[in-house]
Amino acid sequence: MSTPAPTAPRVRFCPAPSGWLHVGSVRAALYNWLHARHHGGTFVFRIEDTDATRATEDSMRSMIDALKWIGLDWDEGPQLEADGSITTRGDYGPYRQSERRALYGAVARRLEAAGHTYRDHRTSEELDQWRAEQRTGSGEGPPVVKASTFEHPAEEFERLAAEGRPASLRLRTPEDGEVVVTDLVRGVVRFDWSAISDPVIERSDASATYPLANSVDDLAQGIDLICRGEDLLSVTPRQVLLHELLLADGLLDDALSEVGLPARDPSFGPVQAFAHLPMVVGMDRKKLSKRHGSVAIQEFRRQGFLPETLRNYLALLGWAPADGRERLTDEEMIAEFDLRAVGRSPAAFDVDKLTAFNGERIRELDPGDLARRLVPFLDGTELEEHLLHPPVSSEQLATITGLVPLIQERMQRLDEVWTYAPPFLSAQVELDQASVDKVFVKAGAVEALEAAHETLHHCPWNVAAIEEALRALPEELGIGFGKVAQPIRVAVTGSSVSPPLFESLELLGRARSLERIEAAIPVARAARGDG
RNA sequence: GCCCCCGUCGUCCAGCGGCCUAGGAUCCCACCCUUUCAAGGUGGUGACGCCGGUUCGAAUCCGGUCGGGGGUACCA
Repeated sequence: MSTPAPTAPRVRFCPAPSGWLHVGSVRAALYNWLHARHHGGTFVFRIEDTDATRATEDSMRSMIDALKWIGLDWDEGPQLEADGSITTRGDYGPYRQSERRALYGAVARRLEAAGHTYRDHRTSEELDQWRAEQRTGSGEGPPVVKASTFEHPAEEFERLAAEGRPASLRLRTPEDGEVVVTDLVRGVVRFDWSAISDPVIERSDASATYPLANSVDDLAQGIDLICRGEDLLSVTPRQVLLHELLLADGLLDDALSEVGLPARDPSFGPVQAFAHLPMVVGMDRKKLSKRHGSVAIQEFRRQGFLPETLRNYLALLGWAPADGRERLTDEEMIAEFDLRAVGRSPAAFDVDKLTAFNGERIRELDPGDLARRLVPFLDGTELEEHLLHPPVSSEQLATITGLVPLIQERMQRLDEVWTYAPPFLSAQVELDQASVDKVFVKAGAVEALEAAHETLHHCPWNVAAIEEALRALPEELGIGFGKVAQPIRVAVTGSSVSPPLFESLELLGRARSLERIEAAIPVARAARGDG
């Protein structure tokens, strides 16, 4: 990566490490990446594992691996090395929130000392009950937490504290007035403070919550454009407030130096802009979830979708270049991407369209490249079921390479190699019963197999010669070519659906072809009923 | 309930007051090609949620209405 220009944007992608990278998150990551690359900026990858109990090392590794697979390279953040170890790149780390707890604490203490917060001794049960009352109407109004009504009176506070009851820390938000959020995709959005609750910024166990940790890190790491899903739009006002507080009087800078974390670069300013992306929804218009099928990027990988297809398709979920083209290379997307051109309405994830895109991209692949990409789907790397064992022999690779021209234009996903490859990679064919019942019972099937066995015995073994030999058969037998080709197809590939016949025979080799045709003759007789 | 967002073919996008009898992609259908399946080619079905207003003229601007979504956590 070249050195970023002074005005180059710093953007970030900061998922919670669940282990599964949701396609909606990937879309957000992609837009950040495109924006960074378009402007020659910096793309930061941060892991938001404030809830450290749920964030295992494995889930983190899985996230990093998935992001790497999808092809979005990041400039700062954790890196997964070839040997499996996790290292870090970037000057403003750590990039895992679990390693920045001291910072959040230092910030919280300063916020508290400055009077921007108050303690809440209520238990979650009490809060739930209060909210339920507010909602059902027996309370005073909507369930909005404000210091004016929520802060414990001095006496009560002392009593609860004396009881040793733990307390969370809430941020005071203005009682009224308006906050204006300027958003690159939504324009100006106005909120009334009176409808916004005072958020808990520190749990009663003193750990930081998302609003605090996220705001602190965005500023500490010089993020100047926050681009994320629309589900976080309503949470923006309190973040804007926190940003102001953090920057005022060098509060954040002091905290940073207190805990010995890297100081903010002099060029780091406030967050300049927000961009809230429309949701990615299912075909039923509901937030995309497991109910809709695959949602984890890792699953798409296993199904044989190409990372470049996903990048292209996901980019189109809410955005299109000025001329409306759909098939785009990374270079084209980077050159033309513009957050201001992002649409505002939710986009439904359409697997059919993704699949069509994927088929097209597979067809564009260099055959050798496709062969290499197919190997992990056959040797147990991507799929549990496998035909080959890890050190794939050069002979096996040659077969796969020979197979590619026969199957490339009929695949939409890499895992479909399973519908074509087995007959070519195994010694035996398994005859598909439905195909046998459909094809072998037809008049002339046995004769066609016998004649084919005879003629293929002598002809030179190349596509042209094989075709010439077999093309002579229909006239000889007095039937159509289809009646000749289908039985042979079933005999050698096991199925009535296969790659082109002559090419298949050539790839299979004379010995295996003759062997399979010969073995099929009795089966055909039996199917016909004169076994 | 309250707050916020959104509303063009089934789906993704184009459309920024006249070029729109609304265009492309995907899906679906038909035909062509064809040794199966594909691929490819050609053609077709299919949408401006609704009501008012502004205007000579509205998918495009405004208001309302209806519908959908998100949030309303000591999750992120």
